[in-house]
Amino acid sequence: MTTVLVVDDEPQIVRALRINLSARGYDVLTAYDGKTALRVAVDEKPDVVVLDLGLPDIDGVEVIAGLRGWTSMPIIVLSARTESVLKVEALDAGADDYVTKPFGMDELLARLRAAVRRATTQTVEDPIVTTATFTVDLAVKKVHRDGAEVHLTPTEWGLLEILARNPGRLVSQKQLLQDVWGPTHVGESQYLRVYLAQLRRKLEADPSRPRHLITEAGMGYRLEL
Amino acid sequence: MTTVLVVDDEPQIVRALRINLSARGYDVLTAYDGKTALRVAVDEKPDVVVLDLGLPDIDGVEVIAGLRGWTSMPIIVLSARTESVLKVEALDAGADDYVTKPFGMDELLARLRAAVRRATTQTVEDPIVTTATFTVDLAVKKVHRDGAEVHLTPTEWGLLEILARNPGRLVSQKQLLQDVWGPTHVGESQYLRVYLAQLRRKLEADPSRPRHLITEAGMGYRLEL
DNA sequence: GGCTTCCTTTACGCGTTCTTGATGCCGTGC
DNA sequence: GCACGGCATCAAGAACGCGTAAAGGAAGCC
Repeated sequence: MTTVLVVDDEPQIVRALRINLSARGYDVLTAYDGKTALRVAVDEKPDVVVLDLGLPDIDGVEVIAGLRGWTSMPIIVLSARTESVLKVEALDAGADDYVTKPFGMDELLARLRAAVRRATTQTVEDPIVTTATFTVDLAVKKVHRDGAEVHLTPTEWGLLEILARNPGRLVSQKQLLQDVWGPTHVGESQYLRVYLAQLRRKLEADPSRPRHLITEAGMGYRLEL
Repeated sequence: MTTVLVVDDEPQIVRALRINLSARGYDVLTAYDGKTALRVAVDEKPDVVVLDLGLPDIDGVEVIAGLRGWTSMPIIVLSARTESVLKVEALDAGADDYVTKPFGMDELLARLRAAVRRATTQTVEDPIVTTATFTVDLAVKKVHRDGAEVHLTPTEWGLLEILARNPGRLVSQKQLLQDVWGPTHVGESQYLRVYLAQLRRKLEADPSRPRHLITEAGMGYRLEL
């Protein structure tokens, strides 16, 4: 059975979700603030979290960070229409999907099913990402170029791993900084420039004209295959 | 069968809509004031609401707020030409579209169909939005036109993303400004003109006669598919 | 202790992007 | 017909973000 943790401070929303989810065979846990949510998540290990961003005690984004510190369980964010900046932050922080309040129950259920499906099938994924110039083996944490292994420092690997786990996708500076250097270093985009330059020097055929480690000015970076 | 709730205090308009909608196979509910409308909406859960802004008892915008508190059903606003401030407020409050009185029945029916279609297909959530001229991939943050990738600046992408996440739907200037430039820049509609012009130059076949990035004077913008 | 490796930090040049003001157009209302 | 508000377009300076190099410093290893 699938267990869902619902985190929201509005009782009527929690009630509505509990009724609908129970009726569809989910186990439902609830929490009305961030601290409780984090504790329940640790104790009960739900399969998926539905999280309202506007909590009374902790910022919703921090709750996501707190969860992402030890788990990759899917997180679906609920947010009001006007908080779109927050939504971006939430996704950067590691949320899987978001639903704008007010939401249709059908939509939420569909996204819930999709999130659970993704989480359960993800393990099968191919752990080797290949480009025309180099290959990244995510399972063994090794990079090869022209048959030879390329030595990367821990930080270099951390960056490349995130990009390789999102092949073709634009990854925001914030997410990269947060995942590699931690939440306190968000804003130090200079780090990214230095390390991307190093990665290019090691991996690109022509580092000054990168074909795979692409910069999207003002937004982030992308691993183009 | 699709159920439509018609809210208007002018009997002849209600009658005309009832006849036309019934003839096309819709179930029609009616209300002549805001309180009744809210009660009927709760009891009958229509699939879409057609709402006149000038009601005898409650302000139309408050009716929208009352609905949006618990449902995301589409709301199409009817309003007289002179109430343009109200119309913008209505969109910001969560209306999906508007039709100016006096209106053609064909136009209303078309918008009704579009609203219902959006509401029912929304759950599938295709991350790629396609028009006749270009495609927007929301997952990887890329735009293609005639097979080639089009480079967008962060601000251009921010605008296009919001429009693409509300395909076919009118997005108010206020919402665009708030989401892209932040709450302090609401009112700087000049930014919108400059950047919409840039987007059109990059994406429209004939930028001076846009087919997809549509201006709704005084209201906002719409991405027409 | 001395060495290497890696991380952090500063500085600078350069291209891109944003902002801002000016101008002309079009539709609406008077 | 005219004034007005909202819109489209253009242009130019300012501000910003990026890449690169290089030096100082911390941590680990022999």
